[in-house]
Amino acid sequence: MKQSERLMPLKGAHLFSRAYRKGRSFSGGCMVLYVIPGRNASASLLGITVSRKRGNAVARNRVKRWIREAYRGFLPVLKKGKIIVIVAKQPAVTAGYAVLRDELEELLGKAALLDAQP
RNA sequence: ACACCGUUCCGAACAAUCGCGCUGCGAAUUUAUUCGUGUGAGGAAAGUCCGGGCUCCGCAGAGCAGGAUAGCAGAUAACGUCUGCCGAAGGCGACUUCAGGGCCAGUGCAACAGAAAGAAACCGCCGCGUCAAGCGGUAAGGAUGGAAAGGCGAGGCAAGAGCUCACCGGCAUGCAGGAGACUGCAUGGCCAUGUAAACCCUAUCCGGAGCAACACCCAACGAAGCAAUAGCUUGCUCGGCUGCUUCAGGAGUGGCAAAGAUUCGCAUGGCGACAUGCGAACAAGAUAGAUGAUUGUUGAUCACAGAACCCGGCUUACAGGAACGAUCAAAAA
RNA sequence: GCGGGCGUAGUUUAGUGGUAGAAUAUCAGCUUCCCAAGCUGACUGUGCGGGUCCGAUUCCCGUCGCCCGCU
Repeated sequence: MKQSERLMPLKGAHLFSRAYRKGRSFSGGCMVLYVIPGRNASASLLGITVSRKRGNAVARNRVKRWIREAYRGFLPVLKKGKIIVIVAKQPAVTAGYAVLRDELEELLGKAALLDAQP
């Protein structure tokens, strides 16, 4: 598998805070999307934030898995070289996978991160 | 049967496709990755309430202070845990619950009410006196209170009172039983309340910090302040140690993942917790943090909930289900 | 993950085991031509669940929530 098709996690608190400060944001009902240009042009990095106020450890992990799974589905058509941070909002805990996937598609479209189908 | 009590266990299952963490083995090559195979959260992983292992500071040596525990005996690495027994309370019962040592070592507190709260005369009763007042005796009765001078009955007395006696309760002494808590019996003077989850006393235990501990490697090898009248070592004192503190810089590896107070089975010892012996089994080890998506079938719309150095407990949360043992009542015998 | 601290009126806070107090806010009245200020009065309570005690904000235990520090 090529590097561009793997899910690259975002590391480092400074990158998160830069995304919050300088990134362009797109908000939906269940999540908020932040985007800034990244250093690595061959892949995009994904960071997911779920606050402790959203629920216990099990609920937070479930939301992160749903978002990661939905993001993985869009990897082949995603633009490279971006840093993307997704912050989950309270409705995401009870929304379910299908709702989150549809909303992620809408937000990625708004942010112009989707390439045309090859 | 229903119900109730105790102990133990499970806590959605299976298959297919795509995807994720780790790693033993095999293969491939671009020597770092890929492919195949294997494996991948809990009974509470939680709260962090106790106890240990482990690590460092140090040599914790002495005294004081402080903290914890509290029937007895045992189990254990240790414990505030567990087991058995004793006592008290609850239940028809199986059984359950209990911080369950000491206020005749001392000190304190007991608001309001009440005459009086650790020692007592307001009303009443009796005697003297008498127009009345007053003086003395008295805790049986009234009233207050959570608690009122051991309880209750009889004798006794001017009226009364453990003043005397029977029974019950409590205390002390003696004897007997028991490993002990304690139990039983006898005798004694009749015995001044409650509160130690108030201070305290008695007995036992406790050096401090915690894997963000700590070790190694790379980079840096700086700046400022204090400096024996200082700093560290536990709160203090003695004693001990020798630089100390702050700022800047701060990447990675180990610790840390398969093996130990482990789990299961059998045997022996013990009422039991548990111990000993033999045999077998055991790869979660992440580091922004791995278990998800889709489809099908079955019960059913699926509880509480996610490892972060590791164990033993406790406590709290929890849809529902299973096994074994025991109890009461009815019926039958 | 580890170590500490705190929960009292709507808000900010007092409170040796004995009726829980103050400021402010809110409401009503007085004052004023009206408003503000001032004066008077009312209203509102110990995070939750047990235990000890005659009696608990206080003492003890367990929970829930919030805050702080340590790479």
